[in-house]
Amino acid sequence: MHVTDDKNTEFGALDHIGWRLWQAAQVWKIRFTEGMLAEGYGWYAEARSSVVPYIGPDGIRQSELVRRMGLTKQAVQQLVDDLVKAGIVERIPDPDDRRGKIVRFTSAGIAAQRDADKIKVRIETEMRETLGAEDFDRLYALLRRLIDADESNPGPR
Amino acid sequence: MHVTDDKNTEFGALDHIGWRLWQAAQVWKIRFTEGMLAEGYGWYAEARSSVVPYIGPDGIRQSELVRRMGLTKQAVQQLVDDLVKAGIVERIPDPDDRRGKIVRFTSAGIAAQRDADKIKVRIETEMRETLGAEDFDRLYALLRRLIDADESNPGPR
DNA sequence: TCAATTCGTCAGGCAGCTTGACGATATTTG
DNA sequence: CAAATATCGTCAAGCTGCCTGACGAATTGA
Repeated sequence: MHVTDDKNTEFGALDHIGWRLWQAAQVWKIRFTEGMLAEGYGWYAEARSSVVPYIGPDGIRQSELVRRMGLTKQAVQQLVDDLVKAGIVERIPDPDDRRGKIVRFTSAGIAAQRDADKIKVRIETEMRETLGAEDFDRLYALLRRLIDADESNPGPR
Repeated sequence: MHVTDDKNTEFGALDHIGWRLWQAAQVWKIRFTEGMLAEGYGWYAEARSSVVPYIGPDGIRQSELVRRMGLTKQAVQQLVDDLVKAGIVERIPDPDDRRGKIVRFTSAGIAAQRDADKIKVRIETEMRETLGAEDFDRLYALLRRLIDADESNPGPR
């Protein structure tokens, strides 16, 4: 599928830039999940973990989560419900808007987040060794350019 | 999260190699889906489309699909069922093994595949223009290296 | 030859989203 | 200021995409 390939006419070839991007993303994801599992964070393999990266140190309004994650408010509701049950986050009233709730980490959640960050750094270090520092930085920058060049991306729902 | 960043200590930072890989893969996927939609292949947005890339011009054994896709045979069964209903593929008996079925494209499926390939080439061309030919080839090669360096990846179920 | 394995199929279940409807609060408008 | 409208979170129900379990038919191995 690669336009510079000889086999450009090959039927439904399973190698092209999209496939490689997807596979590389999978490699990262699998390693991260394994890492979290090894640290005893089994829940991180499940859907509710998708909320976690969006919660900063000061917490986040639930409606803001909805906007950034691109899910319905009901889906976010359920994900946050699960995290609350698991003791990772808690909902507190928004002092500025009595309709709203702020979702923020519990102390257990903060600990999990720190461990997650360590694993991310470890994976990045491994990949940096695999490619060499120079090539890793190239890859990192090229991905950014590809993402930024996309018009449809930057606007959350 | 990028280990060379100044803000390496930032809490749960939402930018690291895994995030960029995922985002870039998303950019590709969204463009491809939009492209197929514009060509009238709405069904390609659904799960059953995940089977399609694995079906070559000669068809493929259903059990082989199971191995390569990493899903259960029941899941593959359902996906193929949907494609059969949609008239994209058909199941014919495997002449070499009377237990088996070969999944192959109908003429409608072949047409869809050709159109899909055109869109893939178009997206790749766009990305090549975005990055410049040289950098695109670098990215393409770097992704390959990252994927191949992964041990857990190459073995299908 | 007959036990174990593989292949496709039918049935049922669960997770992760969806749409719909609703009370409580905020915001906009006449 | 009052009333209409929009937003926020919640409850309920449904759909899709995968899963596990069980089975008959065909193949393979001892």
